[in-house]
Amino acid sequence: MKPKNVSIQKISEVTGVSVATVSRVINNNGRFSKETERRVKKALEEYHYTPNLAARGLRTKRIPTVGVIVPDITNEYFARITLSLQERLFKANYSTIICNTNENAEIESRHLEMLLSQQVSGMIYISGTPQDLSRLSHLPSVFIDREPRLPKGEGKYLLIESDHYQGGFLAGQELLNQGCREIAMLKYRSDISSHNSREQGFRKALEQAGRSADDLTVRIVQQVGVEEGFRQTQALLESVAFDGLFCTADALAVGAVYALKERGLHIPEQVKLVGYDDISIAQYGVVPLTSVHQSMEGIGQLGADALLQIMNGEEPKERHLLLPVHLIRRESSE
Amino acid sequence: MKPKNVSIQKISEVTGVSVATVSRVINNNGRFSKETERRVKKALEEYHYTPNLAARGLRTKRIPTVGVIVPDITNEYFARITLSLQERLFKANYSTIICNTNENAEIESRHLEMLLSQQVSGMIYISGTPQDLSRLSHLPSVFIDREPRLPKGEGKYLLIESDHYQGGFLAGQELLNQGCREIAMLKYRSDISSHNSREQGFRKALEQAGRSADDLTVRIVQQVGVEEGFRQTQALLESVAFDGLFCTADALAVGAVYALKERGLHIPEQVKLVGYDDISIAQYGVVPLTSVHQSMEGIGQLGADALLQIMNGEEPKERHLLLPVHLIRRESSE
DNA sequence: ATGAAAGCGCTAACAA
DNA sequence: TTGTTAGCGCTTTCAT
Repeated sequence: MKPKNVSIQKISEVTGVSVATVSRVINNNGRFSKETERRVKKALEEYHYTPNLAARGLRTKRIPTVGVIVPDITNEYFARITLSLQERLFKANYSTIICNTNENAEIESRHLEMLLSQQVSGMIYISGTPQDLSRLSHLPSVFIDREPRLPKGEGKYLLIESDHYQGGFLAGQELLNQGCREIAMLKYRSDISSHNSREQGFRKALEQAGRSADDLTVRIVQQVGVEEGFRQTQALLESVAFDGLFCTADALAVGAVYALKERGLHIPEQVKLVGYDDISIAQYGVVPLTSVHQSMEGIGQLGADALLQIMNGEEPKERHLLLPVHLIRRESSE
Repeated sequence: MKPKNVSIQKISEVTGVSVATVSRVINNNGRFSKETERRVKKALEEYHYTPNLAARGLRTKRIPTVGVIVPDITNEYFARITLSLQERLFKANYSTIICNTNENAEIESRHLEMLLSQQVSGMIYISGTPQDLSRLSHLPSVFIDREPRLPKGEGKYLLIESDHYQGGFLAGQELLNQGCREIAMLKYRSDISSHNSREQGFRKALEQAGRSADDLTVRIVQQVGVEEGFRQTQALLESVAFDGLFCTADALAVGAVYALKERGLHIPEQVKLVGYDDISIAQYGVVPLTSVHQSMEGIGQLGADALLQIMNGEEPKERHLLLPVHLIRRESSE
């Protein structure tokens, strides 16, 4: 039933040349006559030859596949980075195995195991769960958003992230410029460097404006999602009054909008709101959201390029890339 | 530098048993003494043995990997189906190679080539570009949303889709029930069965209500996106007047909202709007959208289960699954 | 219960 | 320019 795949062997038979020569033609290395080349190529075509990457990989210890670990492909931010990565890598003839961890360390670990078993030749970690990654210390790796825990100095890896500190700073400035007095913040988890930096930058802005650090109420949330943003903003409203709110992710800000509305608070008249990421919901949501824009495509491209570079054995110029961000001002803050 | 992966060979050496036995222990087949088992397992652990799937696959002609072809992972509808698929398959110990085609037949073709080279043991096509797929006629495959073009009767494949006809019908009923007189429609491409069925169902509803089929203005759009929906609705407004609009995708409907607003038309008082898919933008957008809800998780799970079944050589009970849909009524139509 | 050995499809010496 | 051959890591007869 299943017409077994034609192998190099078969091609060798029908053309009368050795498998080695066939291989040479396929890989276009070594030398061979125009005539053989023609014959072999014709047979390749005719018999629908498809190289067996497993076999090739076994031999060369290199398969043109990279693994991508991502917490939530359903989140537009990650989806767009991932897409951009995959497009770039595909152009360089690499396949991409995308693994969704749902922020779960055990799942992540199993995914990693699998990728290692597949002998992938590189890895991209998009904001992976902080954990010991020594297992991949010898694999070309690119980390996005979060610093890995790797044995010092070991491994060829690289960190790419937006300038979250600056992003937080811009968000802070905006709320202050718009005249907010009492400021609160919804922040995703406390163990994630990107969100921490946003907080730091935000605080810096307050500080520069002469506000005391104690004045800022920060509420930590454990999930990024509209529902969560809604609930946590409700909780925030119970405990403090504020006229400015910074959410470290847009989805949270959207939830906040509903909580504020429910409370009868007008945006931006009574409360001004700034989100982060500038995904489409920020633009098209109930209240157009002021947000810190990150270039997801930029991150993806840089990430892919960097990985290709280290997989090629080149030394990357920079071990740590920081991409600029900017604030998009919309209705929610002005 | 790169600590070469320990192989079964290495384990054989350090334990003093043959590679065959090590293999047996790993795969827990054949017989071996408790004692050897213990020794081998200990060594496996100690040396961080990671099986080489390429080698195994070469031998067994089966690798635990499936390919997924998807047009746009950035679209929440596809992202959620894909995620659900990947979770289910992962539980069954399969990895997933996700390939984004951007609705481009050539890219799709290259992806397919790659997946075939990788010797994947199954394929999932989410709404792939209509094209000749005979190359994978012998590979266990599941198609979602669109009927493949395969040589008749050949291949073990299966089609899973929502009941788009019914969805279109519900949308039509809703607009009629809400009293719309002049109805228009924005439809994604004319060569895609799922969107065609939506139109058919929609027309059926109009017909049942005694409307003439000629009364419906349908505008075809070539892309799903807010921008596109905006532009095409503008164009629609130029040519006809309507008080009811059905968009075959939510993103288009969101665009429509802006075009209508710009024109000074109120939703739902002057124009009622129904979208399709019920993705989160429908819920959280400027105007909460009435939309036809599809169970993306359901599709994903059924798809994964079906594929696992055929990969196991079982005959699926049904070759064509039709999932129920329902209408979620929100502000845009009432 | 265990070992020896063949072979999956391919590439890379090494020969010719 | 081309062929022969070893071997990548693994599973699977076939012996023992």
